[in-house]
Amino acid sequence: MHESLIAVNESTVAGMGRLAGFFGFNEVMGRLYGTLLMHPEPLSLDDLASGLKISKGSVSMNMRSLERWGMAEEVWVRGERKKYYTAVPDLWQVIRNVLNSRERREVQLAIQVLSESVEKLRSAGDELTPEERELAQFYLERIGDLQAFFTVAQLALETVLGSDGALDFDAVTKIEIG
Amino acid sequence: MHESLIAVNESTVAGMGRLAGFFGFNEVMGRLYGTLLMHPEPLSLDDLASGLKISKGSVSMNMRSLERWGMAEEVWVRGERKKYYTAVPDLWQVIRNVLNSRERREVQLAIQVLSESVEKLRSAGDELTPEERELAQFYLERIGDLQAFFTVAQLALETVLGSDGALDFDAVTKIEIG
DNA sequence: CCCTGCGTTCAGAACGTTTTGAATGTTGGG
DNA sequence: CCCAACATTCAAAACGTTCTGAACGCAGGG
Repeated sequence: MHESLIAVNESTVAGMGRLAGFFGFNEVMGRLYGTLLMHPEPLSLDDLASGLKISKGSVSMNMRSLERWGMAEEVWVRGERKKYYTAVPDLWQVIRNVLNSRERREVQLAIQVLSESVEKLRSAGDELTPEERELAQFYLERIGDLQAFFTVAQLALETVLGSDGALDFDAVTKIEIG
Repeated sequence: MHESLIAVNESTVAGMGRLAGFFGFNEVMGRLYGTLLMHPEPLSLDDLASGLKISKGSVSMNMRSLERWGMAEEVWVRGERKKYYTAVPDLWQVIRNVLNSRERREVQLAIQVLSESVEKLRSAGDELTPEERELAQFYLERIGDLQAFFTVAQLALETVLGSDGALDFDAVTKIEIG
């Protein structure tokens, strides 16, 4: 095989590994994805293991993760008993999956916890000494800032997630920070 | 101290730890930031170490990270030899710092590598066998997708970074994915 | 049935990261 | 100068995560 093809393949596979790491996934997952992405035909677990020089066990576990995240799909090859996989090539779709099922919850949880904090501080008002009341006031200001932050983050997330197919950035840019 | 104040403080400190982890930082960094954020007066290294029950060494190193990232600032307290720190409370500013000096480079590098790949494949054209040429074509398609992806990511990043003070989401939403 | 080829699981090893605490600066007061 | 009070550094230990490879399970063919 021509060296340019090899070089391009390798840098893409490595790059997908980095990207996976950035999103908090195992880098091997990214390399598997990259390998599939840069291969016109589906690949078997053994192909992947030997191609990336990693153990069969690791390939098996990481491919199941890739499947669960909608980043790879099983493909049936007639007359073959092996499992074959292809990459889902639409990176935006993949990232929307991830944002939707992971970051979304995180942001919602944060917003909920902050609201509960505000509620706690409000309802504790009577029982507080003057110094404590002052601190509570300070807490409320800081928490207000955090609420503003997470609310914008949530709005941005929903906007990206709401766009199906092509991302409509007109919607994103309408968000304003109070 | 009233339990509500303690509970709110703890959940905020823990939450900032999570957030730090999400952005690929040490969670202790986030907890230090949260502790400072929820304290009206500056705190010394010893205060932080005893408050979070971690070693002085860890506090020292993590506080320097926080300083480098513009998340905390040293404060001079008259008549004191200790170092005192406060949190920079504008989370958007902090995150803009991070995006600007970290993610920005990553995206630019990715885009550069992809361009180089395209160049390699183009200039190798003559030397390729028919099969290799077909594979090169396939590579070019996939790389085109990746380029589109990273270009949108770059545009989105620049938009967020371009906003100073309040994030202008009108700009963000003008981005379109081809 | 048993055998073979394949996928999955999991305990232990390998690895990278973070924490600790003792040693080592550094600074200012006396 | 020397001492005390602090900050910093760094090697070793602790810890969490990932990888491996052997054991196991399962299915289809002979």
